[in-house]
Order: sequence, then structure tokens, then C-alpha cells
Amino acid sequence: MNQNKDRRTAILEAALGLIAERGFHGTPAALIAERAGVGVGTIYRYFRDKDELIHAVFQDVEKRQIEIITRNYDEERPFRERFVHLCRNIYHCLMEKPLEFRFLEQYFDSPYGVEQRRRLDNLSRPFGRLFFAGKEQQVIKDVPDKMLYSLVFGPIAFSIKEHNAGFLQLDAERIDLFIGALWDAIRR
Amino acid sequence: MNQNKDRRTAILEAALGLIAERGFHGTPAALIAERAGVGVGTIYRYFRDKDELIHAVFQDVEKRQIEIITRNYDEERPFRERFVHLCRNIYHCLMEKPLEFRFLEQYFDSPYGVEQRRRLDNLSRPFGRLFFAGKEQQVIKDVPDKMLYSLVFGPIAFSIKEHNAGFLQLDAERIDLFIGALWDAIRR
DNA sequence: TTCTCCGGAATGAACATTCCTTCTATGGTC
DNA sequence: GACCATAGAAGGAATGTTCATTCCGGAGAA
Repeated sequence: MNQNKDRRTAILEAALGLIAERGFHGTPAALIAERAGVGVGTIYRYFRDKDELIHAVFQDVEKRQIEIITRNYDEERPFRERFVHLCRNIYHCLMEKPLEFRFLEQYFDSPYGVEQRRRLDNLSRPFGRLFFAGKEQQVIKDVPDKMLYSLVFGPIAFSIKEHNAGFLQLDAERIDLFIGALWDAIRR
Repeated sequence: MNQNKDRRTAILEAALGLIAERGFHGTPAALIAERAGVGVGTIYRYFRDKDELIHAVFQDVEKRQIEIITRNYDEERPFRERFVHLCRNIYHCLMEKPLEFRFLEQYFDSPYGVEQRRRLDNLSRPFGRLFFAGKEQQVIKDVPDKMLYSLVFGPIAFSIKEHNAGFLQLDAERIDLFIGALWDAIRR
């Protein structure tokens, strides 16, 4: 029973790492099994097929990330502070876990991305509340939420890609500078 | 000779469309050949292999896009005006050609994306000059170029994805609203 | 012994790529 | 103008490879 959990986890982690490094199509089941220290057949004891495995990896990653993003988040603080807090957490968790970031990147631009809607819904819930109140109190631009998301998530994702590719060095100071610019984009 | 060009073009267009619709891995060579009205073997008369074909499609798309983005662009106009002009053109060409947008999207988040560097270098040249002068004259934030690119291209790409997915209706008015927010993000 | 869970060889499907046959266009000959 | 020879292009069946997935013999627990 505990053994079950370990094997399942090992498979999930192996899949995450390999897919991040080599893409969906560069990671045959045999390779996942090898890295997980498990027989090929075993994968199919825990997951119906490769698709189910990949969705499971996604859900796993998503769960962890949401947990980190809303850590220490206090809905009572002022808008700008809350905004900065959420953004910092996002940077933190995406940059600490480059594998997870690369996995998500691949996941969303692929047939699996049908689930994208879900992810945004889940990940952006705290932002949604922030935006709603901010618009009401005329602190944030009165434009559709999706536009605000684009203004925030777009640059964050883009800059982390540049960072991971080695084109842009992101340290705490620069991240804060950047978050300041994001705030300028959405504030009234 | 003319016939050659037609066949090559037909193959490129078929590949572009199919890859945009079904992804790299949903488009076997046989399918490309079929849509192009050509025998499978013929593809290999024009392109060494599938990779070369895909890179060729990319270069083709890139060339067209750069042409559109810098259309009617006047380096003598004021910063904000030039910025708005370039952004509008980007929206224009990416939204007019959803197939090309979807192709590019796939291309960059894939092993082929090694070429990403080139694309940014090419596509962003007019922006690079704009940013340089803007920083010098203290109109634009004095942060690394890559940060400015992230602040501009990130949201544009993100919002077009949302648009194509049907979550965000982008008309001319909203696009201008959006570009205004982008300007807020990068201006001093 | 029996019941579960594993491993990994075996299977079959999907493809990229090759290779040989068939077609087409060109131009030389009568 | 009719005919044919030849080279280069096109087509698509055949090949070989790379997987996902299955299946069955075996190890270990109960």
C-alpha cells in the first residue's frame, strides 16, 4: 500500500522530469519506466494509458503550485501589496521548479491544453477576487478580467522562459522591478 | 520551373495548415502529401526530411510577418505613436492569420524552438531601436530590453491565445485599450 | 497453495523515409 | 509534323524503426 504510493510517485516524477527535458514525443514509456526504476508494464497498472499519466502529472503539479502561490496570502492587505505578494509567489514557485514550469509550458501548447481553461480557473482564483475588488474601488483598470490576466500572466511566463533560456537574469530585485511594471499596466 | 514553385508552395501551405490544426505529431507526411495533392515521395524531393520542411514553413511565415509588422512604419514619429503602430500591426497580422499564429505557437514550444532566439532577434528589431532611443530620452523605463520585450510580447501572445480560444473578444477598440496598458507598463 | 503485483519480452500500429516504376517534357531525327 | 529517345520529376508501395500497449510467467506475501 505504501509501496503502491511510492511506485506511483516515482512514475509521476520520472514522467515530469523526462517530459520537461525532452518533450512528450521524446519520452517513450520505456524511458519513464527505466528512470522510475520500474518495469514498463507497471506503468499500466497505475495509469490506463500515457494520456492518463500525463494528465495525472499535470494535476499533481497544479496542486502543488496553487498551494505555493497562495501561501501566506492575506486578503486583508491593500491591493498593491496583495498583488505583489501573489506575483512574487508565482515567480518563486515557477523558478524554483524549472522542471514543472517546462512541463506546464509543453502541456498547454498541445492537444492536452484543452484543460487550459481549468488551469486558469484554478490558478487565477485569488487574482480574480483581487481584480474584482480593485475594479470596484477604481484602483484597477476597468477592463475584462481576461485582459488583466493577459497583462499579468503573459509577461511573467514570457520572462521566465527568457530566464530559463539564459537570456535574462532574474534576481529578487529585478523581479520586483518587473512586478512594478505589471502593476503599472493594470492600475488605473 | 513554375510547376516546381507551385508544388513546393502547396507542400508548405498544406504543412502549415495541418500543423496548426493538429500539431506536429498529428500530421504524418502522408497527410501533408494528400492535402498538397502530391505524392508522399515528392515531399522528399523538395525537403531533405520533415524537420527541414518544418523549418522552411517557419521561415516562410516569419518572412511574411516581418513584412506586415513594419508596414507603414515611420521611425520619425513620436515614441508612443510608433509603439502603438507596431503593436497594432502585430495584432493585425497574428489575428488575420490564425493558422500562422497557431503554427508559431507550436514551433516555439518544441524542440524546434532552439530557433526562438533568431525569431526574437528578427521580429523585435524595430522594437529594439524604439526601446533604445526611448530609454535614452527617459521616456521608457530603464530596464533590460528583454524585460521590455516580455512586457510587450507576453501579453500580446497571451491575449491572442485567449481570443482564439474564444475567451476574450478582441476588436479594434479593445486592442487599443490593451496597447494603452502595455504602454503604461513600459513607460517611465 | 493461492492471490497479487511485477517485469519485460512480444505484438501490432503508426510513421518517416527509400526506391523503383511510371509519367512528362524536351529536343533531336526523319 | 510525326516519332522516338532521354533525362528529370512524381508517385506510392515497400521497408525498417520506433513506440504504446498487452500478456504471461514468476516472485513474494498471506
